[in-house]
Amino acid sequence: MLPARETPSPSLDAAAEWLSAAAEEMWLLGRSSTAERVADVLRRRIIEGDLLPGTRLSEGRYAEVLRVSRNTLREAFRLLTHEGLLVHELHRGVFVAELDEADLVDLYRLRRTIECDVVRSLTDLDPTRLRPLQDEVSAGEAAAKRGDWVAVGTANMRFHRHLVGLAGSRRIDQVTERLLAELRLAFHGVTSPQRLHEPYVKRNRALLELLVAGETERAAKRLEDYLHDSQTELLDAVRGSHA
Amino acid sequence: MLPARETPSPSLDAAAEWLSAAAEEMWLLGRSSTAERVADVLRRRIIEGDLLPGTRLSEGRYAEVLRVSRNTLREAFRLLTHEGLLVHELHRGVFVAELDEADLVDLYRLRRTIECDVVRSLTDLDPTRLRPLQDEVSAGEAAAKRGDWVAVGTANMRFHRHLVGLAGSRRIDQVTERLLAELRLAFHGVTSPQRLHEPYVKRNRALLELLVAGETERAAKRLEDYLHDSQTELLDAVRGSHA
DNA sequence: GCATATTTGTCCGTATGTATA
DNA sequence: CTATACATACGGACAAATATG
Repeated sequence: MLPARETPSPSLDAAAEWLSAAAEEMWLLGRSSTAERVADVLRRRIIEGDLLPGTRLSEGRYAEVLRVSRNTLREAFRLLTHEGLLVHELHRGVFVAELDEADLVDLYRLRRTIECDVVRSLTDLDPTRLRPLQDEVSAGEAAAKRGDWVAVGTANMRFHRHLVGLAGSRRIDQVTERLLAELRLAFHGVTSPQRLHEPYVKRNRALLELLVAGETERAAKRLEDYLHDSQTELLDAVRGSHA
Repeated sequence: MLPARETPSPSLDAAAEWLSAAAEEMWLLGRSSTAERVADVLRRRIIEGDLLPGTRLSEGRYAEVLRVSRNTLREAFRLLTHEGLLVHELHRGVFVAELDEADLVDLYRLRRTIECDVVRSLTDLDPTRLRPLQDEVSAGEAAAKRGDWVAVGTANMRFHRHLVGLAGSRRIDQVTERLLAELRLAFHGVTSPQRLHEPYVKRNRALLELLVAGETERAAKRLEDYLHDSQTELLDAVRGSHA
């Protein structure tokens, strides 16, 4: 994990806009604790790229804009830190996490392990349960047709989330959720989302057809290659955007 | 996850003893934040069985005994809740987690996925790196010889931790750490730790020898059976202790 | 290298809402 | 149903560490 040295933060002022909106949204929704709701708001904004990696989140300012006490905000920070979306540096504050190449390799390593194993376990699967996957593949194809590559990326994410969901394991879902959230961190700042996401519209469709046919072993092998390719292309993309 | 209805808590008063000891230990050690240190102390005590599943942890009392503010304690609670060792019920407080049978099945599912995949990946392994595994196997054998079954269980845990550590993946280590901590929760209250742990002294040795011989595929298969057996025996054990 | 301003880390007191005897 | 206990959340305070000039 990179140390997050400086604060780019042109976004801090820009952030104030959606934050005040989010602050109201927060109070309307939700029956959970305030800290959880604050964490939800921040998580979404980080995932959607409103808060870029490396940005520092000042306790004072954010407590003020979100209209919660610093203590409550700190609890939310802890949650997100534990999820890997924020990094906490003692006496310096919290920053949106920046993933280096080693992180990406590590992340894909665990992702391959889990996703491929889930696919291999899908023998005797009720085809009805593939419905959500069908929908996401279609959504991805539609988004690609209109050139909305961010939407393609989102559909792709959701495809994989539903895929591992077929295992019916709470802990696997949780770990995957975290991995995908971290992954989105790496997507922001990539110059060409098209190059990154477009190839996988077709590959998701192919994977899905293997699952429909019940060819779990071939699907698993295919998925392994898929994820290897995805990793190398993402590494290329982030290398490109740094240069 | 079971809802943790009542508070057995004969341990709350008994807890006060080691807690005050832990409070001092806490201030001596550590350069991290207070919340982290509090979490460390509580985590260890939960894992070592001083705080049994279902026990309620009162904010007021624990803040007093550990001599930290309730805010700091709450931050520690959030961390442990996120790790699955505590469960948080809104407006009721936090309790040491109780795992039901579905949790154990779920837990072993992910555990098999990760450990077997790590073993399969250990081709071209420098045999030197198996040294820590050797040590834990020996420690387990020694503990078995003197009938210390808790120590056998501990050595067993450490064996598996070192095993997945060979993958060199931070995220895999983290997930495994969490899984093993949750697993220990289930061990407490089992009537016969011997029946639970003894069989795996030999099986760890056998597994290790396959790894030394570089037979990763056979080792992975063997480990899969191993973990299946471990799961069923643990389920039997907890069923036995509930009846 | 030093002095100052800012921010984090931690604690306390308190008010409100929720659950339980 | 009332009363009590407790969790939740807030705001203010101060020390300690860090960043800034």
